[in-house]
Amino acid sequence: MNYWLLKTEPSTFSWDDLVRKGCAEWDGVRNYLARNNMRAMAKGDLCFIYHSVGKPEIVGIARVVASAHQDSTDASGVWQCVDVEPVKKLLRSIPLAEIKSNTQFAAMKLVTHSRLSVQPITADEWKNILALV
DNA sequence: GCCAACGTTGGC
DNA sequence: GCCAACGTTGGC
Repeated sequence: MNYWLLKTEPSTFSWDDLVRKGCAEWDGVRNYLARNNMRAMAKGDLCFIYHSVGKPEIVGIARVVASAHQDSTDASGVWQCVDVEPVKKLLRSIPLAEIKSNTQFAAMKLVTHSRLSVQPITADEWKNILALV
C-alpha cells in the first residue's frame, strides 16, 4: 500500500465537503505530474487531505476507492482522477509551518515541490506526521 | 529546441 | 496584496 497527499483549496472543495458527499471524484487536476501520481494510486491507498491557501494544514485522511479513470469534468480525455472517501479527520490539524520547521520532513514534496497538488508520501513520513497529532 | 513572456499557484 | 516558483505557450 502507498501513501499520498492531496491538496485542495477549501473554498473550492474542503474536507467537510468530502465528508458531506461521502465519496468523491478528485477531479479538476490539470497537471501532468499530478495526473501520473494519480495513475499510480491503487484502491485502498491512504491519502492526507491538505488545505492550501488561507490556513495551510493537513486536516484528514482519505482512502482511494477507485483507481484513475476519466475525469468527468474534462471533455478532452487527457485528464483523469481517482475516487476517494473520508476515513477520519485528524484530532489536530498539522500546520505547514510545523512540518517545515521539523527537519525530519525536509525531503517532503510539500516542502520541496510545494506546488504539486498530488504527491507521494513515504511510509516514514506518513508515520511521523501521525505522531505529531 | 531554445527561451522570453505570461499565467497560475500558494505561502507569507 | 505581494512575490517567488513553476508550468505553459508561442515566436524564432
